Amino acid sequence: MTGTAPNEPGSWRGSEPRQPSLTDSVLHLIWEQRSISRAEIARRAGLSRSTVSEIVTYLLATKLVAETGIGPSRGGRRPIVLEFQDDACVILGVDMGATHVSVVLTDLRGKVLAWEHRDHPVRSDPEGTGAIVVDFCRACLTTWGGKSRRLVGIGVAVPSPVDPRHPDRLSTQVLPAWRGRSVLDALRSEFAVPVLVDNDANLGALAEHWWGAGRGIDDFAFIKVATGIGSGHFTNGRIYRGATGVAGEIGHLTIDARGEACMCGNRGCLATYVGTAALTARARHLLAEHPDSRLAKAPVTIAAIEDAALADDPVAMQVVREAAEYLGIAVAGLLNLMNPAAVILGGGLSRLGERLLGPLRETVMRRTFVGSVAASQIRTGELGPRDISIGAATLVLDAALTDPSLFPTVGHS
Amino acid sequence: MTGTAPNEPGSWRGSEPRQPSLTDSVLHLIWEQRSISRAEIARRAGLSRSTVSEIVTYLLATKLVAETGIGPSRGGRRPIVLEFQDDACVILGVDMGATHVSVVLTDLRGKVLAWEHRDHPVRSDPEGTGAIVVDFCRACLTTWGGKSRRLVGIGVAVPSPVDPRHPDRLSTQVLPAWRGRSVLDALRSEFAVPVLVDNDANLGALAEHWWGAGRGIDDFAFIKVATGIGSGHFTNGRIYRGATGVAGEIGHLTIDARGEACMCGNRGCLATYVGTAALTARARHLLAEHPDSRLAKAPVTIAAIEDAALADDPVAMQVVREAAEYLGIAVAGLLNLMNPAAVILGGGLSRLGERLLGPLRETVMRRTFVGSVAASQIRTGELGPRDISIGAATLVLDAALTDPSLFPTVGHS
DNA sequence: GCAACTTTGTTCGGAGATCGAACAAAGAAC
DNA sequence: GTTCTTTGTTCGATCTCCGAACAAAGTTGC
Repeated sequence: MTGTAPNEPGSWRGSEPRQPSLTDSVLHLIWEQRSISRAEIARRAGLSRSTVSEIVTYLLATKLVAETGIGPSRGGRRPIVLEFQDDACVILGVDMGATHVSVVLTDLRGKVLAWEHRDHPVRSDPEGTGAIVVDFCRACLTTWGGKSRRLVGIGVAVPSPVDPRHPDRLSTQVLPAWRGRSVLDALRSEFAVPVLVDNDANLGALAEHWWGAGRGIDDFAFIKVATGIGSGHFTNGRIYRGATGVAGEIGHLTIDARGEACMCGNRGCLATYVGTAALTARARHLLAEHPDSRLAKAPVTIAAIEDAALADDPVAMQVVREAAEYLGIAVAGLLNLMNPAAVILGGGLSRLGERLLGPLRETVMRRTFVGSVAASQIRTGELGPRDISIGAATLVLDAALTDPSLFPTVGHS
Repeated sequence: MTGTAPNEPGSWRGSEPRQPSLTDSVLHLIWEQRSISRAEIARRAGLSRSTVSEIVTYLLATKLVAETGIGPSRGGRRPIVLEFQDDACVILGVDMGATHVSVVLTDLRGKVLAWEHRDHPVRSDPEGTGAIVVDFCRACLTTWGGKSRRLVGIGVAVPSPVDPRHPDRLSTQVLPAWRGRSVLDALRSEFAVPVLVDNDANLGALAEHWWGAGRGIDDFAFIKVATGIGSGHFTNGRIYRGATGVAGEIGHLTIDARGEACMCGNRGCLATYVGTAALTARARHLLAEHPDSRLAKAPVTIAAIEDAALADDPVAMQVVREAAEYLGIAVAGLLNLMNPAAVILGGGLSRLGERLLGPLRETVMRRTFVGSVAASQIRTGELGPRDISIGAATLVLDAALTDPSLFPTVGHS
């Protein structure tokens, strides 16, 4: 979003004491390698040792990088080891789901330092949600105990499309009660740091790309199966938002043109088969014929279905298999259309692991053009229920590593 | 593909007498504006007049740009008008369709200077196809009559996915007879110029982006409805190829999970409803009940159906309406998933214009999440049957404007 | 018609970024 | 130990691009 334009050296001069163009790539490299010498940076970045030396001198002053020792010799003088200081700063990540709020505080390596979570009717209560979010942010900072000076920024995940051109304006189609309200401004004025927003599925994809199952993969999709179904897409190593930020509505892909009507206006959408409502309804229907199932012993919630499936309950497993079949049809369409290198599943249902992936892969393999190749790359996410909030924090980290002037340590002693 | 890496000045030194980084952006600007003064370039590109002056001096030497007169005053000295020389060089564009070969010769503005076309069983006859392609290329150059020294390169469109990492290796899944054979090498050795390849639908999208209905639109899809159905996608102003170059198989998007089996292994693919074979079969079926239709008077080909529909024949129009309905389901899925700003239709069926677009828009509107907004942006292409071959030539133009050293005039007198 | 201001395009010196060569420090290899 | 490597720094040299100054050519107002 911010990104330094290549032909605008003026935007740096004055605000930054050192090199514009290469500082960020060197910082990125140190971050990636965790521990690396100047000479090694020169080799990897294709720079001269003299240039690297100059840039590193600057980075040491920002405290984001430190000399931490002497490395092994490669046949000559032993190198000074530089290490990225993961704990130099912290970032807040806010996940406003449809029915919950979570906030994490992470370091610069995505490590969770504090976590707050509560179920809350976010959709219908903007006021209350705003208060909870600010509270949780304060609570996380308190738990951590460090100086809030070292907060880089706040990332916010919202369960609605976000138009890149007006990131503060939430979709009134998905969240009518939120019209005109902004949690973002409250956060900005309370903490006086940059606040960045994006769609929750996009941020799930971002989190998996940086820390999870999407590492090193530049083109992949993240599908979040929860209350609804949404997807976030990485193309060319970056979040793909589409023309108006509403890319990724995989939940409304047609599965059966003559299927049931969906709230979106279409018929036979994936969401009508695999959403929480559809799965619980299907389970109840099946229970009529199988009253002996362990599922019958308690209210049929989506969590209960997941738990029962993990215990290999036949009814729950049938629900899951059917869901995987429908999901597979949509994933097959996704593969044919966008050709991602991987599809990563998140959301509650991904807890089921191979119980879900097995039948899913089978369906996809049967239904894709170049089936076998692509099907091996369907996996679950690795970050669990905090994936979205971690992704929100990562949004800020990404921006700051690209434009180091965002780090609060830069320019302060 | 080639693209000059920003931090590699060494790659230019020696080969090029002038500025690396900015030369191409200035050349691009002059190309876009057609006619522009040095001072105006400085303003638009955010450069100083001195820098622009230096770069223009170099560009004048390449003969790609010329001073063509004096422009109107803006309150001071009148500017010298610079114009891009569209006819400085030529480019060959080859379209190898499933059942035809066409070759165009264009200038640097996409103007067609010569055209050759013949139906041919490309899939099954690589040898013959190769000979025809080389023949057509020679014929186009002869018709044009200029010096072949001024040929920049040859773009080739193939009816199969192209892996960006191995562009010369055609998919053996789609074109088994082509295993190991390469028209590309023949072209390279015959004409001694760069030969670039891409998928036909991608190049249709490229052509529409540069010259047609996709001008100024950075995120859109081009759908080619011909023997089969394929799509090419622009994201962030560039062709999107996916992880392995097979993005855009919209023809195998599921329309009905319980539909007929398709050759790809899936059931109820769009291709089973809207391909040439499906449409002619459907027309024949309807003719049994309407023997009086004008369609019954000749063999039922796809061209005959199109012609009849253009004459408002009821049977043909019913076939078209049904096709639009199916196509609409797939397009709705495409919109939900990728959120393009426009969908552009190419291929034979696009001849029908509003007869196809009307029912298509209606279906899409009914079946999308953010329907009304997106639906207005469904149009037909503007380039007609030569779109793909023009796109192939444009692939070379694009590369050369990005890296001007590809122009043969650069470095020659 | 003329003075004052504008715009264009060129020239030239300078600032900044980056490199290469040279060097000292520190270690490896024989 | 002597010789060869590698590391990190310093110091000019080079390249790119900008800004200031200037001449040429116009416009505007009186």
